[in-house]
Amino acid sequence: MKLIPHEIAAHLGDAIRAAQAAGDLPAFDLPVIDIKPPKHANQGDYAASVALALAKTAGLPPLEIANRILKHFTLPDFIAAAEVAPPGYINLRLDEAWLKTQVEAIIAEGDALFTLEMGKGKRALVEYVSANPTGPITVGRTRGGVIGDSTARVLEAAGYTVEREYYFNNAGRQMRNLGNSLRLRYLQALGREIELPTDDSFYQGEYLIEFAEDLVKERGDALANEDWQPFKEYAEKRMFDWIKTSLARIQVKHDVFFNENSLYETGAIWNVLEELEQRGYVYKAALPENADEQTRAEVGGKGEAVWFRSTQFGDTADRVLVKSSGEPTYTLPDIAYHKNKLDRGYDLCVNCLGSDHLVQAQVVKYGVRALGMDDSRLNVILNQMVKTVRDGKEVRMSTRRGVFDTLDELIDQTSADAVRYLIGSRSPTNHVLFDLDLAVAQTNDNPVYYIQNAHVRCAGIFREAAARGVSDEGADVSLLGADELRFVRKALELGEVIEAAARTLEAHRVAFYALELAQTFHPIYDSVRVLHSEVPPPLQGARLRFYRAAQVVFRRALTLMGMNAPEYM
RNA sequence: GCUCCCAUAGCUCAGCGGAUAGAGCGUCGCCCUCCGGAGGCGAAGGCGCAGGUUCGAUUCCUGCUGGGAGCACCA
Repeated sequence: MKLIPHEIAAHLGDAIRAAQAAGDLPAFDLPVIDIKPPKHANQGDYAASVALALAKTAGLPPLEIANRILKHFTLPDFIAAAEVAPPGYINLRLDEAWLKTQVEAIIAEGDALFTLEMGKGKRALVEYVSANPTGPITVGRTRGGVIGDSTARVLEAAGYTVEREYYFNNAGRQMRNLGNSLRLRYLQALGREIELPTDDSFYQGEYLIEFAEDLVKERGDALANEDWQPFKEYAEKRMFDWIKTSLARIQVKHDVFFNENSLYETGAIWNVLEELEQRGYVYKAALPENADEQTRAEVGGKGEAVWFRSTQFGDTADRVLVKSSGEPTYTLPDIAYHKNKLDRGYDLCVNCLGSDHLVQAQVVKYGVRALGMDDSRLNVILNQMVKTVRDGKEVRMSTRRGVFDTLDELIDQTSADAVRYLIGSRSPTNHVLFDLDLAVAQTNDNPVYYIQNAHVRCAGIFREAAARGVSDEGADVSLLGADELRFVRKALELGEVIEAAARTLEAHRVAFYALELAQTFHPIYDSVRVLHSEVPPPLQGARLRFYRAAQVVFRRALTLMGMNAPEYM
């Protein structure tokens, strides 16, 4: 289906060139012509402010420019009228006969409605969640998952071939601590008196008690004399199963689980280090070479480390790549990982991170640039924190201390769809205040019901129509009225929303569109009856056809948000 | 102290340099009860402050105020 604003912009561009050729407008380069729905319905369906923008370059009043453009504007078949409005807008009205044909077009596209050309033949990689398997998915992590998955869905709709990736680290101290913690719980489960550490090295989460009991059931006391390693392996497996299961509940999935360790095994990190060294971005020293006295004092002397000269790219400080112990920091494999991503040839890479990873994300970009690669293909969506509030008070989250709000808990108290919508409809740059009390209360504070109910209402009509033997087969959509067309106009905006969401990587736009679509729908549902006794059969068929199209649009919008399109509620 | 994010209606939030700044909830009033009332219609109510750029600023820039996050040889 066509993206109406693009089509209009092309036609207006032609008109401007024609006006220039005829001498009605002076010569100038064609500007970007922005077409958007006006704020008020009586101003038409789409509006162009191009004449206002051209006033200076053309040296004419905007109103005059608009008139001269329209003089050379031939109406395409889908436009019924174009008129000039002060102070210089060009307002366009869609053709009603054409709009009616779009009902059939929408039904024909079905679940692929508004799959765009913009990403055709392009590959995108979206990375999200990427939590190490040390604990269940928290509400905070959920946000990146929702943003990442929604972004992936939007990019798919925009025509991209999308891969979803999860980057994880199953080595390192935290995993060893996890293994040790499980080992202690295991010994407890065997009935031994165990003194539990009180410091951060011990994971207090109750799930480890459960894991330990299961382990006793499976293996008895066979592991009683083992060190942390088998426990770490067991905990990791259980944790990943749990994480995947939790995410699957809100329809968040991954295609690839990328193990950081593979970058060590293939030697990729050392190749990167060597490359950086050859390019002169690396030095060995006890202290960063270009830091002020205060920083140098803070860093202290722990022996010779390998530094990345990231200040050359505008960083506030150079970063350690290899510790004085000879062990790489997280930064080195992270740079290697993103080099790996770019080497895989994606046209677009998107990384969804919490805002606490801002500095790290920047350093990675500097690293990629230092390798001589184009970092513009790396896009980072930083999301602000989710603050969970209960009883009007903030609930603190800390995986290691065992105090946390898990995604599971949140879903159990609300619903998967509510979690998807409430988190997915927020702009990532804003904090989310997730009120657990409000989410528990199933009132219509929650727009998810309002949107899904539109789909349910459509489904309800078809159930009733089937029972009464009414069909939309061979319906004459030309019988549809102004109310129905108001909805069709709104439905056709979906393509523009997908385009904008994909271009700006702002998937939450879909959520607001879906709400607007529902707001357009419900009043129409109220007045446009199908099976009412006073509705003549031909009109019944046409209206039924209309609701079939409406259902397609709602299902498409809901699916784009990773939500269910229920038949009943 | 430095870096980044945010500030829009009583509350939670949209708003891609353009016309009269939107929605949900809450409040107040009204309607509908033969396809599911988690419904429909209407009202009151707002761009933190001060400059600047622009024909035009909620949007871009600077400063201020007030929130939040990050500033490891952790990951």
